[in-house]
Amino acid sequence: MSLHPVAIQGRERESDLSSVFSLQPLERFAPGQPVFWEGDEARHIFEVGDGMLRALRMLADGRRIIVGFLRPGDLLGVSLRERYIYTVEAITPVELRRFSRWRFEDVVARQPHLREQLFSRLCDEMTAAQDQTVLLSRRSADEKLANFLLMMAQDRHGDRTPVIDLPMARLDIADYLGMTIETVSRTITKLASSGIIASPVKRSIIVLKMQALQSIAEGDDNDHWAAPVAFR
Amino acid sequence: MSLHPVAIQGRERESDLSSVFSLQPLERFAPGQPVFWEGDEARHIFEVGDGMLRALRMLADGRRIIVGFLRPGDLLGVSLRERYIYTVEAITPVELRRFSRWRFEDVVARQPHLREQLFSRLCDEMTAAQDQTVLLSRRSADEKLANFLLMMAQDRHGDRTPVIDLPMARLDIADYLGMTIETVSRTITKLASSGIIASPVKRSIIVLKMQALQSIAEGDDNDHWAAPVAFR
DNA sequence: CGGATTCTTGAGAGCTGTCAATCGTTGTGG
DNA sequence: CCACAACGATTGACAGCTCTCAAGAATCCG
Repeated sequence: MSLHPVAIQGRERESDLSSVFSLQPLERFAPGQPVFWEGDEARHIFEVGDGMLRALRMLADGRRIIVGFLRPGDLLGVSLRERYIYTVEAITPVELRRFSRWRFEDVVARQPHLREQLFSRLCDEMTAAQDQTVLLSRRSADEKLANFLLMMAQDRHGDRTPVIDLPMARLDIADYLGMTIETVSRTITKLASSGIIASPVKRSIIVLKMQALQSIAEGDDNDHWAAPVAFR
Repeated sequence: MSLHPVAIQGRERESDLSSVFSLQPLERFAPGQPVFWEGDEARHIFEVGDGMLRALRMLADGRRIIVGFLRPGDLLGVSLRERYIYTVEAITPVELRRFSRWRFEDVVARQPHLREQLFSRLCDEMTAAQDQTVLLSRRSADEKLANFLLMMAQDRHGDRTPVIDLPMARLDIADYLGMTIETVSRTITKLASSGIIASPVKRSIIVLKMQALQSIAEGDDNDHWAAPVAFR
């Protein structure tokens, strides 16, 4: 007579979603390499161990829309349907663990707390999708980019670091924000020459004036641009 | 020894998510009336019985972003979190059925097929959110509006009627597509004077050339605008 | 080192936003 | 029933932002 299923279920018991994947072999993907394609039969779920990936959809005429960037701890293919609804490609070298979808569903179905976690993940993904909608809607290039930088500045605990890792190309940022690479480039230059950010190293950015960046992100198109490039 | 839980669970058994709501009293909302606000504690789930509603989020500076329109059969508040992530307001007179969230979760937890349905609904909502992202991203006013009309032309079985009911105001359309009411108005006028659509009655539109509308929706900025207003 | 790729910068055009006036509908009160 | 106010929709003129096209700079990689 056990009140604690953990005691009798043995290996069935998993403390959280991540541990479901923990025994799976590590798979490596090189930059640019696809993990799966939009429209593929959704046979597997993946957990990102290391690296960064992009999720994207293509329009008929070839326009590319990036619907999200994936980081360690994120799950790929959670929105379980017959087929994947977007393509996922590695940006940096990536390490993934794979789990077959039917086994995953089986494991999750047996364990209420895993169901809850999965449900919660799906809600997160929903919220993220909606946040991107809000980000794209009626906002200037300045606002979009500021919001993007703030988003990338968040580590996985939600804390904000001033040092931002930007492994993706300008084209990825552009296709995520719904603008052109030229405008992305110009906007970054503008932020840098205003002293709000600095980019000492390629593919990395440091936020010098977080407050100003937040103001821009929220659409306060007032000052903040006031040049701290003084004495020149 | 029953292989058919339905036989022994009695009233616990529900054939689908809708039937969970079917015994709840009908609540009516007048146009403009809010059902709940973004940030409210998420105490209830709703099913739309009749009418149309808008789901919206507000930015700090007052800009309004409509993240979706809701029609009969849709559920409100499926993305169960502590608090509602958007405000929902009636556009037309609306009839809803309400279910308390904790009872809903209880009922759903007991019945695997309801869990599946709920999960599926959430996936749908996720997909819809992402579709809106795609809709907003790097597309012209013409494309956006054509896509919007095609979306509203879909009935609940996914079939396409040429007669489109548009109970929402221009401002709602504009805030959904990320444009201004002026541009929405101009674009509709342009479509009408090209003979692609007609608007015999206020708040209703008829698609005269579905093929042309689809071409515009996909970004074929070629012809299609060629005036069939011939003989003038 | 040289070619390829990515990023930056510039000039000009086009689309959409802004501001403003007019039109049409709805609803209210005399 | 009509006049008028209030509101939403349409249309116009103009400006500004972002896109397009193009060239040059920087970086990557063999």
